Amino acid sequence: MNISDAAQASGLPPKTIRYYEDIDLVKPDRGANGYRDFSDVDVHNLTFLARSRALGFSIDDCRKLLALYQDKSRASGEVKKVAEGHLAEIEAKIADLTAMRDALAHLVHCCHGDDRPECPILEGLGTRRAGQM
Amino acid sequence: MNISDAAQASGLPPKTIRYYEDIDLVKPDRGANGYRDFSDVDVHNLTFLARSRALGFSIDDCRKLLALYQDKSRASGEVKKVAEGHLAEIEAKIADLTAMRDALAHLVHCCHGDDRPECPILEGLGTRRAGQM
DNA sequence: ATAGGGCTTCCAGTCACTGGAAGGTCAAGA
DNA sequence: TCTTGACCTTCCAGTGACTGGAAGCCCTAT
Repeated sequence: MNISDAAQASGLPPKTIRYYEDIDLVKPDRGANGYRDFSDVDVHNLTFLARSRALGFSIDDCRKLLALYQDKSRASGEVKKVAEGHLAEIEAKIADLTAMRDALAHLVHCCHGDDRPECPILEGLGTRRAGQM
Repeated sequence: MNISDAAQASGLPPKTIRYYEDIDLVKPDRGANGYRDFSDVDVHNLTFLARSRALGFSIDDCRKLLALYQDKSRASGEVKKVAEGHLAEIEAKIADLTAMRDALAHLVHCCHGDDRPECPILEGLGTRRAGQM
């Protein structure tokens, strides 16, 4: 299977697949013409990677997860540890963004947004307060 | 004022302040010895930048906001437009992360996480389903 | 005089791609 | 058979917003 078919099947762009080969996440065969030749297993692994990335796992985590995926004698506790760590990061990011959103929404709410120069948003940015930041 | 004092006062690391000068966000004077010499206005602008960044505005947005901040005849509508655009981005990011969290939390919840190899997390990543992704 | 800390510049690295250039390969149609 | 256009290849550079580190100048205190 050529790269564009593998891309189609996995949902990853060809560029990304080449990059993943570059960093040794996948190792497709090569045809006599030098073209990459993806097996079903390769495509399956790419799909696994696509989904892991879609859940926000770092490439490093993906590497670990893929190794665990291929190790039929893994301990599921290992997997859960990686996933829980990532889950905590996501929760933290959501908390950060929510605080940002609240502060910003407050500023936006206070600004009438017309042709006059008075602007609580700029005042808030220039003089503290307006939430905790 | 030397750079480390400006850093102290603004809350930005010296490296970041140099970077901001590099990309023309601030233009501190120079002393005879070549050292940067930050005026109160410079420090004030750096503080403005630190707060804008803390609210997640991109450097590009910060540049616009800083220009509006310095333009005493701006229309507050301009500012509000930038802020609302950014607010929408934050909301979108929160929505993405929340969907990720829910899908991942579901997988984590299903995994007993012990020494056995059976792992719903890996199965979920390998075979679709498990939320929508 | 020297030791230390702070200042300067410049280069490289981060993360995970992404765009683009230059060139080889393949299948279909004239 | 030739050509066209869509593939494929590699390699290099750029993204955003810093950050680390090296090499070297400057200032103050002892």
